[in-house]
Amino acid sequence: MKPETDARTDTRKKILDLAEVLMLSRGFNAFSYQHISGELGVRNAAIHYHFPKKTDLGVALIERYRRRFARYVAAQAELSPPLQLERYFTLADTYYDKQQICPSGILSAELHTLPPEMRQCTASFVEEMRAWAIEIVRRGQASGAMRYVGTPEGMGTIVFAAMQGSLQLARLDGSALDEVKQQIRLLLGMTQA
Amino acid sequence: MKPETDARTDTRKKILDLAEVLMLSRGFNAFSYQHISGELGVRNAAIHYHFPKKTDLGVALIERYRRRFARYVAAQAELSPPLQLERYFTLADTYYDKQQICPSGILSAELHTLPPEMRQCTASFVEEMRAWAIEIVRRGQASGAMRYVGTPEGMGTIVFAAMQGSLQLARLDGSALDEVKQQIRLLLGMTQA
DNA sequence: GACACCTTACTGACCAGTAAGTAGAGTCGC
DNA sequence: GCGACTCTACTTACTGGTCAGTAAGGTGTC
Repeated sequence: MKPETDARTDTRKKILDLAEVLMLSRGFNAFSYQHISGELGVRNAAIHYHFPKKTDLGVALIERYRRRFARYVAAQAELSPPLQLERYFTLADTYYDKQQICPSGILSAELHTLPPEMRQCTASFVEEMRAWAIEIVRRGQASGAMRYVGTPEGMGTIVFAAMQGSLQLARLDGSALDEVKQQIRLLLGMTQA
Repeated sequence: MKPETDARTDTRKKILDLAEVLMLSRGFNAFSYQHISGELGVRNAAIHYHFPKKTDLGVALIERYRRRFARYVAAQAELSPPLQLERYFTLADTYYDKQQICPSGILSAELHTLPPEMRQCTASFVEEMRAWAIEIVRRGQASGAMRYVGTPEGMGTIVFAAMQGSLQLARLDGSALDEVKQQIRLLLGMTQA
């Protein structure tokens, strides 16, 4: 065992986990180090030890998201495009159940108030997610499992944008998310309407 | 002339106008009375005179939006559905040019940090916008100018969600908005692809 | 004794909100 | 046609709370 490494990793990870929940439900600007330290049973300065500036915490949060997302994409690379899309839908349901929105949604909404370092990696993160959505519908079209008008770029982008938007709308009207998911299936020719 | 009424209306309106710009670019939580009073050349307490609590300002902002939206809808009720949709696209372009996002986007993203009174009228506002999007595609389908799979509810909701999402994404990648607009036209059968 | 991982104790900035006072313009009695 | 009153639309001056961030010290482990 490596207790000191474990302790470091442990507290650091707990901070990130709590910050993530807070960011996805309240936004980056609307949570403070107090929210985290209070929940964690440590002092405010303990958070500053691991993440000197709040910007550092924000960047770490996004970078962790990017790594997680890359693993997520790689892990189900061999799945069929329609199945990948359904997994994406399930992920959105998970956010909805926790009354959260997706990271790209909150980050792009708050963009103008974020420190430059965070804007930078947000841009990379969002670009990766959009590229992934495009790739799904491109492969879906190539395999014949999906049929739609327009380009994979157009269709992938609208799927991504609609999912981000509907997750936000679902906070006000729970039916929005299901409605959009079903409509996407129809637009991709994945069901017999 | 009624000078006293003019003065009242004038400052009050200027406050609302500035608050609107600030909310659509930074979010409701990320602007302060200082931002407004500084720009306006008055003291902080002057804003509090017109809007005692920030919540009052927020509610007034949303209610004004609802009235404006109702007029907007009424004013172009006789236009053809495809033309109404194009007007909607133009409106989105206006937001994009100003580096803003749509009110429903910022309000639903920040929802959990908003005072209850604001959540209430946000819900009404978003419901009205969504209903309007549904109505456009419903009438478009009925007139034969739009053809699509699924229900008007599904299609209207996805159009609304996708526009909201793409306006946010467009802050990071300017092509997202145009891509989504074009894809919506295709999905509604409004162009010959 | 060096280092990781905290603590206590603090600073200065900003925030919404309030209380009390004031300038000016309109109104009314006379 | 002039003083007294009133109301609107502010001002100055302040409070208490929250915020990110820092400095210096302590404690346990290798």
